[in-house]
Amino acid sequence: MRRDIFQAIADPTRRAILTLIALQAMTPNAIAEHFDTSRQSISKHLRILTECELVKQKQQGREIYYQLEVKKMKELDKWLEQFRKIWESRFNELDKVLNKLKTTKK
Amino acid sequence: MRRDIFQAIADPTRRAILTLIALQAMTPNAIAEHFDTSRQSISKHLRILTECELVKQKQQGREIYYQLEVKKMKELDKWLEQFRKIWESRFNELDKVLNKLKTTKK
DNA sequence: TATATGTGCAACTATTCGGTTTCGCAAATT
DNA sequence: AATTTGCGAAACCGAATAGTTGCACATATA
Repeated sequence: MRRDIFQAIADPTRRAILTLIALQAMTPNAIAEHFDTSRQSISKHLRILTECELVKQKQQGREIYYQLEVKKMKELDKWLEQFRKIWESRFNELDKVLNKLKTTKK
Repeated sequence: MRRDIFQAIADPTRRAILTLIALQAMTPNAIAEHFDTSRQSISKHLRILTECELVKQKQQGREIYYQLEVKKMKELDKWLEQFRKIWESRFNELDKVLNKLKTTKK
């Protein structure tokens, strides 16, 4: 059972859950109300998100609040960094071209 | 057949391919040499990456060079932005606490 | 204590996914 | 012209995935 953030965010429902609870923690039932699927399937998604630590639980009586774990999101950001370097350098290339055009105009 | 960047980068082999060709375009055969799998399976991965435009082809005789399409990577960055806002604001919260501690010390 | 509520878990199913094998085709090489 | 090389596409297979249904269990509420 592969369980990493990349596989976790591959599912559109899970991405929507993450967005939903980003600003405030919510219970499974409350989350399920926002979707056209059963509470159990949401529960399954939450388990997957919990397993890869994108989300953490906070028990409160018999209710369980799920909240975003931003820390793990940073891993995704970290992976993106290698490509960000590239698109930034390509932007610089464009910058050079523009500068060249400017100086040629003079 | 769902085919978006999130599903595309969910597979570790595809992520490795992206990293591999990030700096220079490569042919399927050259790419396959870096992996413990058949050329055909790499070809399949490349098709998926091409379909969601994370990669583009450049025919050169009978060889096809695959190169990274940075533009699509930015979509991922864009999706991350909503969470980046959160972790930046939480960092600021921590900042406030640290400042408070500092002033209390005095 | 009996019932309702909030939740997770296991079993089952249809679908998707990643890999292999086989094939076809066009461009290079002999 | 015959062969080799580089490649994609289709058929097939086992494993994984997302969903449903049914159940168990603990915490609230009557």
